[in-house]
Amino acid sequence: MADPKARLEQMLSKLRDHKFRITPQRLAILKILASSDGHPSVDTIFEKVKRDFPTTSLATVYKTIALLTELNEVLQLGFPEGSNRYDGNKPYPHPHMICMRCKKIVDPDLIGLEGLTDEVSRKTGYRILAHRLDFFGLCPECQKEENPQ
Amino acid sequence: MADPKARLEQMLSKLRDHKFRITPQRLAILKILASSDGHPSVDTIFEKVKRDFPTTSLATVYKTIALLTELNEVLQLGFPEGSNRYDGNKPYPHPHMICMRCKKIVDPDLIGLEGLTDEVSRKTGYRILAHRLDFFGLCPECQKEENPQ
DNA sequence: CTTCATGCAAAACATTTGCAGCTGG
DNA sequence: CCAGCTGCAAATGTTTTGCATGAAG
Repeated sequence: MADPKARLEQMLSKLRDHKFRITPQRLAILKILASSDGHPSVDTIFEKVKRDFPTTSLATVYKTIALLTELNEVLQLGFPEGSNRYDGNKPYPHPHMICMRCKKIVDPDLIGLEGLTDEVSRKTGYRILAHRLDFFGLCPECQKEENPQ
Repeated sequence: MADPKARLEQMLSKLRDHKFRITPQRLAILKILASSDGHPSVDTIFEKVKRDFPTTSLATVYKTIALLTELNEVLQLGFPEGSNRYDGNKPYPHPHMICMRCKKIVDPDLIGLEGLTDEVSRKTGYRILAHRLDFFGLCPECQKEENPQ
């Protein structure tokens, strides 16, 4: 994970640059996004914010995340079976490894992805602006659980 | 697109093998999925089914698609901003090119994706069972529209 | 002060479910 | 026949929205 303090400062600057207000609720949400590793869901964020700032409403969490996504400071990961997850550390496209059993999401370092983007652009004539790459499988821990003996 | 008749027969066999009934509604839905190129949404499918079989309900469309997804005869593509899209022709993971302007989805032929899967598996220790790769951008037609002069 | 953000409750969606009645095999 | 399917309507779960109140700058 990148340095959480630096990420937080980055996000705050972006808000200030665009003349958005820094409210205590927003600050609490930014802190969580800047320092969370696990691609949290809105609910996870909501629960954590309430510890810092108990009166925060779900709607505010949604609004803040939408704002940050708009400003390219948060990456939104949607899934068909349930709620979105958010990445406040690397707000740009990158691959994910998703464990189908424990739902853990980690970021692998992958070379060779850029080559793919070039290839697809060349072959289809599309101008590529973003991508999404997810691998679904079983993490090492869950592989042991699946085959105990 | 693969031969729609062959795809339809394949889907029907799968249903028969698992002792599911072939109802007129299911048949109509299967036909649409087997012969559609454009990764239709449930609503698109629903509208088309109603032309063949006007009394069909949305719930039945959903149930049938869920069944086919379960049987690995349809690939479900979820998106954060709106409804899912479905691919009845290639019911296995493959990359998509999605035009952000006209929403068209095409399937590029891509070499070098398998290498990526091996790489990520080796580096993370995950056992990879599926993946999802989408490229977002502008198709050649929409690039012209965006920059008219 | 003024404008923007918050918090609540209601609305908006896509999707799922419960169930009575229908029908494919 | 009768287990499984359909169609309806109601429920679900997530996200968005309208609006009165409150607070940041």
